[in-house]
Amino acid sequence: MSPSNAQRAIPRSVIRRFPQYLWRVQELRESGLEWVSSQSLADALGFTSSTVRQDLSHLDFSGVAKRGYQTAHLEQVLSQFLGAAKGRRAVIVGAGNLGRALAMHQEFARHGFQIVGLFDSAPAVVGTKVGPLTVQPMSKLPALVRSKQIEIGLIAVPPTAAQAVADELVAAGVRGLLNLAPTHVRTAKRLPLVDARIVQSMLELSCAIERKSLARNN
Amino acid sequence: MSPSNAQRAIPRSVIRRFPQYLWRVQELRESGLEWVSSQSLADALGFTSSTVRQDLSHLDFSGVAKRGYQTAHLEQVLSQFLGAAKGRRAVIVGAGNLGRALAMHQEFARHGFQIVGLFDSAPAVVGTKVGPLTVQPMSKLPALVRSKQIEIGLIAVPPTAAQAVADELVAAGVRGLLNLAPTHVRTAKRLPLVDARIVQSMLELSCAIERKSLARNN
DNA sequence: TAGATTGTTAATCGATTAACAATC
DNA sequence: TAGATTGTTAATCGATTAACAATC
Repeated sequence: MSPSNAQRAIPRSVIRRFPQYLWRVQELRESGLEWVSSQSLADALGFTSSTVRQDLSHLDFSGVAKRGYQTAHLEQVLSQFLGAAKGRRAVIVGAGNLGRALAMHQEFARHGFQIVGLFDSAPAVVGTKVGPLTVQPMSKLPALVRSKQIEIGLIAVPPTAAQAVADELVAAGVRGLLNLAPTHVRTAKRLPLVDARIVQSMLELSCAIERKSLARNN
Repeated sequence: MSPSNAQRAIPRSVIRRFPQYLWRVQELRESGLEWVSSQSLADALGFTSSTVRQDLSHLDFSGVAKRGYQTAHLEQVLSQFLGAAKGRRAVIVGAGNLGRALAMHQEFARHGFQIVGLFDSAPAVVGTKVGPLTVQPMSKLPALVRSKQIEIGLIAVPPTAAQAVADELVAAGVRGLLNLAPTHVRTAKRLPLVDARIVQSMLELSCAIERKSLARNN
């Protein structure tokens, strides 16, 4: 018995596009469209139709020749594959501007994530309210992760503290890390880690602008 | 006369690593190290030394055999190449949680970006204070972009509004866009656009966790 | 000098795109 | 049926890694 498609290794490049398919297909389904073609998805997202078909062929799911993909079905398959349908619980470490904003960020809840704790090591901010949450001291982290079965830790501290915070989160028992600090973080145990660095993106953009204006002046 | 290295097309994959080199080399220079090898940079950032040498060879800059790269010099070259040394000005559109947090985000100033305006279309938030800034109505956007020569527009609105905001920013005259909304945005004129999507990264992480636990149960 | 490390070429690896038979 | 669109194979393109001569 050969393994199903969904069990094979899927390139990371493909997985990174899945959220975009999911969002688009949600939009379409909500606006009443039942079917969508690879070409239409490609146009909306800036890919080629070939890429779309390749990507979706990794899922346990098939389109229909001449009609395309069923929006509701594709939405359900993608959502399940990404683990977005699960209501995953997360904590944020770092109650600075970014950490507090993420704690209130509507988009998380809308895509199946629940922020259930906000931690900081500075006594000055511990105890302050951020929306429905109260900032807790780091000493309370392990107990909360255990009792509420937290799966994800968000690192929203300054770069110098990021590695130590990552270690604490891993020790506490989270199963994956989202690093928002502009620094490289290592995890033992090959725990999944994804970097989401806003300032890095700003620099990439700055570079593109710079090079474009240099090119214009030549 | 052949064009200098810096004028050739540099792969985007390489450019995306430059900010990480910059940060690492800044750290090292600040802690007093004068030289760093490709191997040491690779270890710190999770690359191979081969990748590091390839990447840095795109810059107008050389290392020295047996010693490596001079931290202060590399920092200066990278910083200039990325346009980080310029104090670029940016505006944020969207004064929700994320927009307000970014307006106060220390890391921007630390890397050469200056947030000089915060805009929102909702009358209820216009006029409120966010740190040193006051939220302005969208009608004031074009004048500010022109008078202060704003180069970068940050899109921090809900996905449904993102394309319209992008169009307004482009019309106002910014030279690049950073999109934080979970949706695909198109720009006319091939204006540089970089996506920085936090929720997308969360889904990627969620997927990795999901697949790891599936693999464990097989 | 001997040994370490760069810069660069060539080889490998992976991702994207093109093409087209299968099919609804 | 004829035509549109999928799924998949093969070709292309690009990025990473390995290897090694040059060099300090």
